[in-house]
Amino acid sequence: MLELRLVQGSLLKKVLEAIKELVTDANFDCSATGFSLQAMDSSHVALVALLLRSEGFEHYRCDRNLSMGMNLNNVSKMLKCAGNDDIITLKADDGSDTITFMFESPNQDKIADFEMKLMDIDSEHLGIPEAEYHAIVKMPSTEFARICKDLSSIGDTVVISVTKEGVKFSTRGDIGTANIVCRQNTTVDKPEEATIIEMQEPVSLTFALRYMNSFTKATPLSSTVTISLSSELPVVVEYKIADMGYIRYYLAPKIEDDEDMKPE
Amino acid sequence: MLELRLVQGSLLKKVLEAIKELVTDANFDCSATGFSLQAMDSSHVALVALLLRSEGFEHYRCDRNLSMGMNLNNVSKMLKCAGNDDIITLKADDGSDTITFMFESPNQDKIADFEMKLMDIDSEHLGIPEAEYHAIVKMPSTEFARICKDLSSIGDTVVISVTKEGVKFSTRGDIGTANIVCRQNTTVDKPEEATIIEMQEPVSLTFALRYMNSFTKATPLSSTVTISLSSELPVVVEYKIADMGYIRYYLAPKIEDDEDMKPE
DNA sequence: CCGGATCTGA
DNA sequence: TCAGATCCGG
Repeated sequence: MLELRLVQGSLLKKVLEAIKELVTDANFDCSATGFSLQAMDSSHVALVALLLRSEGFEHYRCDRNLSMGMNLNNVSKMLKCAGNDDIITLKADDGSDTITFMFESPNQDKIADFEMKLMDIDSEHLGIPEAEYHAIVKMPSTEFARICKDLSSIGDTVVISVTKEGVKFSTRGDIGTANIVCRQNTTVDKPEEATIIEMQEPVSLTFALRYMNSFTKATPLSSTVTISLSSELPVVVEYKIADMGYIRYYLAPKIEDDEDMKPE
Repeated sequence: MLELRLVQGSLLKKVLEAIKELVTDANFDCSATGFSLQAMDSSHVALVALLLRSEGFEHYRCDRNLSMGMNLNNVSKMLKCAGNDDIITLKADDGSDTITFMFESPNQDKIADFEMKLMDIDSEHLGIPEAEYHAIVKMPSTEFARICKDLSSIGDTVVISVTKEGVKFSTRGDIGTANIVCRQNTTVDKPEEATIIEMQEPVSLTFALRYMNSFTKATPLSSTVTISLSSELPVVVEYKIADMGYIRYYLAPKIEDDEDMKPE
């Protein structure tokens, strides 16, 4: 028996918007710890990891570990039927091959339940080792999204270079080149507007902007984003989900770090 | 060495939106006087002339005259990467075949530079003679834009007729005819809402609405537009750019002035 | 001036 | 059906 009640239902709606562009089918894993997902994108290049801790739910009951395969587009369709301030409850009976989404309007006038068939999905749950990162950049999530969007109108890849002074996003394309430098800045009105750089050593890595732009679909979940970089390691782009957990995206750097090595 | 600093960067963004639909490639000319452009549209029917006087820039340095050929779509792409309240600086070294756009966010936290290759463009710089016009109509730019848009859903050409009483915009198409008369009106709350007609003699000329609608892309640059008409002369549609200059569009009238002579 | 929502074109 | 542009509200 599974029963998860989430008062802030809009959060689950945003989570699905943040994942579904990247992943079509995935297993949601439910345990006493929380509600989580780990999946590769359809081209097996990027990885997304979601955690919603049990403490973040108003009510959390999970009698035994469950792995529930779902088509994320279908989940998203169901969740679009929930109002932004609806309370969402997920229910599944043990051994059932369906999951039920229940939506309660704030004034309890409307109660909807949507039942969806589960599917069998080969899960390839990778252990993600905790790593030490050469540089960790924390910045406003909207600013990061804007930069990725802007750069993708010039080129296909972004070089992210971190020094003590700031973080530089660069690209190069047919029509020219672009460099955007964000300086470390902690003297802001609100903490979520700060750009903070924790750096052990300088790092410069290249990534496909296409994936970065998919990651920024999580922007509505958090006002800040954390980008963790190490040579030879996948970058981690993390959006914290208040009081509940996080959504993390992993993407391996392109080998051809050197701009001059670009073909064409 | 060229270095132009424009605090109100959004102005340059608007200028490009106002030109790029009409002109794909053009030379920007830079001299001590200012930053200017003159180009025919791609079908060589309309002419657009831009002037941004040097005094309008916060910093203006132009050591020697430069003519810089650019693809306006690419320029527009770059400028879209600037925030609306960014400070924009254009830089070019003498003899360089590139131009650099620099964008500074208001708080200086984000500094971006975009480098673009220049191109060689045959410039056909026409001297535009100052002319006396039979009629000059000044009206709110939004109203003119609305009229052109509305009429183009009925017909392909507009007849602009000016008398002392007002200006009439007429069209005719398969589904019917339309006439919009704007009366001279100076008794308004704000001067930019006035419709003012200076007329030496009545005039009635026909123009292709397709071009008129392109001209109205400059509407965000000015709250008023000035339309100068003379028989046998191209109309001038001018949008003043506050403190800096103007953007002017020239379009020859259609010969078949007479509505009844329309073919089809 | 920015963010959200809506509407429309591809 | 999705992404872009525009309009409106904070």
